[in-house]
Amino acid sequence: MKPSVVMIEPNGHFCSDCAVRGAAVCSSLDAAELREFEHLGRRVHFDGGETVFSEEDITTSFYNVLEGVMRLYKLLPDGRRQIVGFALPGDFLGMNISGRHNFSADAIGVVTVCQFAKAPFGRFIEDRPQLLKRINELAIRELSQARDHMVLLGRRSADEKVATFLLGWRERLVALKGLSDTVPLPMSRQDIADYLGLTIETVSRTFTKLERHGVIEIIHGGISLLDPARAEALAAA
Amino acid sequence: MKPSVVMIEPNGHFCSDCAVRGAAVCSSLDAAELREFEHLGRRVHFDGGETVFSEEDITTSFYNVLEGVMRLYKLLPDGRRQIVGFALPGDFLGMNISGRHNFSADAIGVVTVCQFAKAPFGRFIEDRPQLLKRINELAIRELSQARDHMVLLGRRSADEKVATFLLGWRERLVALKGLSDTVPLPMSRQDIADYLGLTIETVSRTFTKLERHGVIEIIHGGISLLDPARAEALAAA
DNA sequence: AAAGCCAATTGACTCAGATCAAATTTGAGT
DNA sequence: ACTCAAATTTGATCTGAGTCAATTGGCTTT
Repeated sequence: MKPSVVMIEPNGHFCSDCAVRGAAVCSSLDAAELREFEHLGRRVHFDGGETVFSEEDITTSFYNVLEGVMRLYKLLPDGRRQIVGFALPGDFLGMNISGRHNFSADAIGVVTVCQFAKAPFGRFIEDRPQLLKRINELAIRELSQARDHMVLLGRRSADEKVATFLLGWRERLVALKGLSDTVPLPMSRQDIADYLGLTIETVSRTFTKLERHGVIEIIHGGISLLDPARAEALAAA
Repeated sequence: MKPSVVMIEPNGHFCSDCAVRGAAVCSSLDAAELREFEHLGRRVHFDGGETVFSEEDITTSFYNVLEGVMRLYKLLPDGRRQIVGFALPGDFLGMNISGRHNFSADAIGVVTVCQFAKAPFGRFIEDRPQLLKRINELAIRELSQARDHMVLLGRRSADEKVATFLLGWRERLVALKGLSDTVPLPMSRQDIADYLGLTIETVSRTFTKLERHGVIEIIHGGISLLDPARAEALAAA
């Protein structure tokens, strides 16, 4: 949204003490490779609402999310928006065939990424099939998630969509931060609506309904999952 | 659907005279590699309606479509179906992380595939980063298409969905067989509905409406695109 | 603490697309 | 050509989610 004011940490970044080391692309590299890799990426910070890249932009960098949440979305000419995913720490962004990012990415709250210039990264990958394999794995995993989301968008009711989203989001946070029934939702209701192919009003009403039925409690900045079993039942339908 | 009666050509297959050579995964291999590759795959035929693999199946093979059209779909427990894509010659199927196909694949009409057992294919790929790179490209291209389809499913009207589908399908056939305003539609109306997140009735009505407005003509086994420009306008909206 | 602002909720009403129900067309088998 | 089953089209009606319009609630600013 607003002009990107980016702070670049001049040098104080080390893969060895990186939060996502092990989960991200770099998990495929050994200690020696990692030391070389370190020089390719630089940590960059974004504030909430800032756009990291836009769909029509020529791809000049790849990004490894280290911290925070991003919304990934596409816009129709008339302004309708579809959020195609939320990126969390460990996610790798920027791979494409066309030479352009085919979706836009905004920071939701403060975000730190590890940014790689395209050309050097491409050269580095050239003689490291392990890294390519890792990137391929990430792409295939995302493809599978994308297909699941198509099912949700095309064939599920509003109630099912919201329940499925809450469970899926919780699942991702569990994998990242461990189990908790308190589920922070850093994205807005509008973001959730645009992710689920609904309107903001329908999302709000569905949240209220789930709360009335004792499935969730709406808390500040998120929800508390009171009855996971019932939520699962709603999601499966 | 019906039990799979599969005919395996004992030996008469050569990559060098393969229809999709150049477009498919094998385009990344040189002549020598191709000769070795030849022994890994075997051509298998399926009749219309036969299931090539199911979503819950453990993946034991990869498939390279040589001829015909397949529907790729996921089912909800209650039987609702979402078609996540149609596979055409040159498409490569079976890559996944979970060890299972995460969607099912049926032949629509007669289909020929080049089938590779998972383990030997995996071994072959191991020392051929070019092939891995090619597979990665295909995955990334599919991911981009999947995101486009999410936009369609989540944010487009029935009219836009149908117009977008017809143009996109034509585009794929053009790339495969050259330009023509006659667009064969081997899949049923139900397939189209399940691909677009609509009902069969809505698809049928929309076809009729497009014909009334002179945008298309409904012909046997397909449509004729009378007014591509108007179709584009409807699709963009 | 009052004012202003934006996000979220709630309510009333509408409508695009679903559902239910026949026709009608198509195709395969005899 | 004739029969039966399946696919498609068409019509009538219904409804889940959208639209439009206030309110409410939380923050920030003054």
